[in-house]
Amino acid sequence: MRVRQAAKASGIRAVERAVAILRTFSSGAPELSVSELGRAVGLHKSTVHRLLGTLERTGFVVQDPGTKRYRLGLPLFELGSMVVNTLEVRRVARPHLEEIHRACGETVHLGILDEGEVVYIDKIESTRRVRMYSQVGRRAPAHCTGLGKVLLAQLPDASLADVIERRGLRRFTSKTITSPKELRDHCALIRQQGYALDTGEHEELIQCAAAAIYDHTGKAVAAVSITSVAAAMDQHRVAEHASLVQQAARKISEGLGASLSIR
Amino acid sequence: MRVRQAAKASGIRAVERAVAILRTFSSGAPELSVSELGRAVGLHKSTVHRLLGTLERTGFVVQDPGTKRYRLGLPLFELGSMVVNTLEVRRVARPHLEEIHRACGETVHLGILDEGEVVYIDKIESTRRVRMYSQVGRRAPAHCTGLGKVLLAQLPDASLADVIERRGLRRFTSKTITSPKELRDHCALIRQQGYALDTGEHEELIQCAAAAIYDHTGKAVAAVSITSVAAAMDQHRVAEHASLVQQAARKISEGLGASLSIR
DNA sequence: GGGAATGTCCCACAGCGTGGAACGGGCATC
DNA sequence: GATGCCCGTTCCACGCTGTGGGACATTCCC
Repeated sequence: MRVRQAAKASGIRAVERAVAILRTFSSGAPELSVSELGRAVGLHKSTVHRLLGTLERTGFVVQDPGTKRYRLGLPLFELGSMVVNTLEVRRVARPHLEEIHRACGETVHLGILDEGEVVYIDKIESTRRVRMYSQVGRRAPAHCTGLGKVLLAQLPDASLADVIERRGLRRFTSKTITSPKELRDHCALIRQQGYALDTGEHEELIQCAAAAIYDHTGKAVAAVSITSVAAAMDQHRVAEHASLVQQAARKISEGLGASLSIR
Repeated sequence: MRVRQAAKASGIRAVERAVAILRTFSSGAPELSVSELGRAVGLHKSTVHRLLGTLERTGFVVQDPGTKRYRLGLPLFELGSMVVNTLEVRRVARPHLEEIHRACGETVHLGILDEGEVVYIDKIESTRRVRMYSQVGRRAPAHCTGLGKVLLAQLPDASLADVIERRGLRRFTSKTITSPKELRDHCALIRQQGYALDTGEHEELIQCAAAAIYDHTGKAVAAVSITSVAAAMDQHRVAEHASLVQQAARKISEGLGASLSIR
C-alpha cells in the first residue's frame, strides 16, 4: 500500500477517504465509476466499493442501476442548502440583489471569501441574451474578480499575503494582476474608492463592479457585484454599476446591523 | 458499548457515524456542540470529537473558535449545489418558472419526489406581502402538497402503496387526506384532470396548483407549482393557476425531450 | 470468441478506530 | 471566593473493524 499522507495530526482514515471520494465528483464529472474513483483517490477498488456502499446507504451517493456508476445524492443537496439558508447575509441581501437586477438587467452575484477564494452564494441571471456563465456554489479565484478583489482589499496585510502565498496569482488574461505589489496597490485604490472593478482580468470580455458588505462588527462578510459583457459598456455605465453596487452593499450592511457611520 | 444497529449488510462504521453527525444539523439547530452531538447520535464525546476533527479538516464542518460549537461548512454547499446544477430539469425549468411568476406574481416551486417526500429544488419568491415560508433544499410530505400529490399520482400502484406504508398519511389540517383509499381515488382524479390542487391540506391557509413534468421516456421526473394564500383566491384564479402550471409543465417536458404526443 | 476491464464478494491479518479516564478551563450556584 | 458541574480536549491500551489482495461473473470492445 502506498502511503499518501505522512500522518500529521491524523484524522480517521475511512472518513477522510469517504470525503475524498465525494469531492472527486465535479460539474465536469458528475458521474463516476468505482474504478475511476479508485484511480482518482489512489485506493484499491474493493476499498472504494465498500466506501461507496456505505455512502449509498446514507444517500450521499446514488448508483445508477443501469450503468453502475455513481452520482451525488440529494441529502448532500439538503445539507448544502442548509449552509446557505442559515447564512444571514444571503437572506438579507436577496431583495437588494433583485433591486439591482431590476435597475440594470445584468447578472448580479453575491459572494463570500473562503480559504482565499470567492464562493458564489446567490445569483440573479441576466435577462440579456449574452450571459456570463456561473453557478451558485462554484468557486472562483479572488485576485482577478470584482467580488474577490473588493473582499481581499478588506483583509489585514498579513492575511492578504497569506492568501497570495497559498493561492498564487495565476494569469488568466493579459489584464490579470500577477504581481503581489501591484495587487496590494490596487487594493489600496479599492479601499479608497469604495468599490472594485474587474475589467477582463478573469475572462477577456467580462466586466464587473463589486462592493463589500459589512456586518455589525464592521467586518467585511460578503460582497455584491454586477457582471456585464465588456463590449456593451462605456464609462457612464461603469459608473452607474459602481454606484448601484455601493448603494446596495450599504443597505445590506445596514440590514445586518452595521452602524451607519462605518463607511 | 451499546450496539445500535444489528449489523444487516454493515457499512463502515466510522463513515456512517460521520454522516449521522452531519445529518444531525438542521435549520432549527445549525450550530451544535460536541456533547450535544454525542447525545444526539449516541456516541461517547471523545469519539464525536475525533470525528468532528476529521470533518473539520475536510471543511465539512467548521468550529467557531469562540463558542467551540460546530457548523456545517461551505464545501458541503459546493457539493450540494453540484447535485442540483447537474439536474437537467432544473436548468430547463428555470425560464418557465420565471414566466409563471411574471404572469401571476405568486410563489413558484419546482420539486421532485425522493424517498416518498417532496424536495424543493428551485423556487421563485412571491412578490406579495403575505408569503408562504419555504426553502430550497427542504423536504415536505407528499400526500398533502400539490407537488407531492401530482407526482404520487404518476407512481405505479405498488410504489404508491409503498410510500404510504413507509411515510404514513399524517394529518396536518382538517383537510388532509389520511385514508389510503381516498388518496388513491384522489390520484385518479389528478391523472384525469392533469393537475393537482392542494386546498389547505398541509397548511390551513395555503392553496396550491401543481402539474407534473415528464422526461423523454415519459416518466414524471419533477413538478411545478404555484402557491398562494387561500383568502385571496376564487374559482377563476384557481383555474388560471392550474392552467399556468399545466402549460409550463408541458413546455418544460418538451425541453427535456418528451414527445409532444405524451399528455 | 478472446481479452481486458469492470463490479461484486470474501477472507485473514493487523492496523486503526474505539471509549474510558484524566486534565484544565469556564460558568453558574451557593 | 469556593464549590460543583459541564464543557472541550488529550492520551492510551485493547481488540474490533477496516483493509486490500484475490477470485469470480459479467460486460464491453476489439
